[in-house]
Amino acid sequence: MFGLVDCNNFYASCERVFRPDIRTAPVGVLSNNDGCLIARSREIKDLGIKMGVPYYQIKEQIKRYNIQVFSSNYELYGDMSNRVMRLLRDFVQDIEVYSIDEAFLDFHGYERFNLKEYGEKIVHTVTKGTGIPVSLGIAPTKTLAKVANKFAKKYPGYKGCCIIDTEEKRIKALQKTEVSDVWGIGRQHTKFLNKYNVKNAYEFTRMPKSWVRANMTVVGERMWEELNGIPRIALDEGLDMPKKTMCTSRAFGETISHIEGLREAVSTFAAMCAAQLRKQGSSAVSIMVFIHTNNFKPEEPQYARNCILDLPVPTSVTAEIIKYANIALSKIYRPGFKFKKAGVIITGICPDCAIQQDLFDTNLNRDKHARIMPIMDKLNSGFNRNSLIMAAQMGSQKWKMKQNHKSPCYTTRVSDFPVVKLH
DNA sequence: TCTGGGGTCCTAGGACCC
DNA sequence: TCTGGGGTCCTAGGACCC
Repeated sequence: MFGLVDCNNFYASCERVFRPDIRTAPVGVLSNNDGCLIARSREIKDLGIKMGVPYYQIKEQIKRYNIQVFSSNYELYGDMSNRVMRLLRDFVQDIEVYSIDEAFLDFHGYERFNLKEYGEKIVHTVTKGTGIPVSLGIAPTKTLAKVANKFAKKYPGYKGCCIIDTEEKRIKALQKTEVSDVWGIGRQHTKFLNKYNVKNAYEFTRMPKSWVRANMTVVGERMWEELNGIPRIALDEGLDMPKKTMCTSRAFGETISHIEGLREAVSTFAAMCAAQLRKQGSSAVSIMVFIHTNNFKPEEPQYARNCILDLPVPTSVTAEIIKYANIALSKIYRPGFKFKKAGVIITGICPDCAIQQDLFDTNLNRDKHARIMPIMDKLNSGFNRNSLIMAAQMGSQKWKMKQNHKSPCYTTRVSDFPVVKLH
């Protein structure tokens, strides 16, 4: 059996942990730049306010219902996530951290356990130990565990833990699950399936396997089998799985027209990618830079380009990656536009141990720089993020995000923790 | 005024190998 | 006259996930 633990309204719940005063108030969290609503507490969902709506469109409701809004604080959410995962590891040996707020548990070998009881204990312990309410779904496959989790969340009667362990329960659950709610079925497949009158997950499992395979590739076939109770997706503990691509991009707080401002942003994104590369012991083989204007304003002149460069020799040296990112930027920059967003994508990555050297390499300083990097990373670790940056990253900082409602990093920055006055 | 960010997997087709 | 069979690697684009 597999378990899926999912934190309820994760970001909103994180904001509540250190704010008992808003525990029963509607709480919402905004995307970067305070753009869209990306997390909602139960109360907001009940008001019918949709996921992903632009902030400015709901300002009136925020006032009317006294909704507490926060800018996203990923440092806080990341740390709270670690706490949840750590507690889960006390209950099962094999866990797959699937996302910031989800983890799969492997109950292989727990046949003698009463999994329903054990599951309730997990839910209770994590909720109590972190302040983050969680739900658990248990079933013979990961896809079914996802289904079970939705029921655990929806119906309080399950006490946070729903288990699909009989054929009757499986069929009933699938009949009550819309096909669009199945893990792996997105908008396109939903549209396609609805065309053939496949509305719920059970109907999907009754379609011929060959038809699914022919129309939805092996991915669809895998989901079909998983829903039919045949495990096809193994637990992935994600040990030492280096990333195959990385991206750092942001929409700017203010639009930028001059290349200097873009250089500053692109250099910062490049430096962030470089640090990430070093963290996983990899180097960039090729790099892409993109810039574009605000496509939500079609009345303004639009411009969007990207440029991919192959590096002469793969590297993770910040200065070098910044250099090539800026070369790419110069190739695509055009004056006369108001740029709203830029990004750096490392499109090709290779492990440091497999770098192909260049006989005619002109950068004779790479080794020297490479020795500096660990020192820079060390200085920037822990509480000292950004204590040492490249000069190219400095300037007007016009690109910096709007974050007007950010909460303190309660658990990771001493200086952020509010002083409690005792009377 | 105002609209997020970061990933993975699969397929088809081209180029190439022996 | 006539021209095989079996592979790999790479990339762009699509679909999906949180």
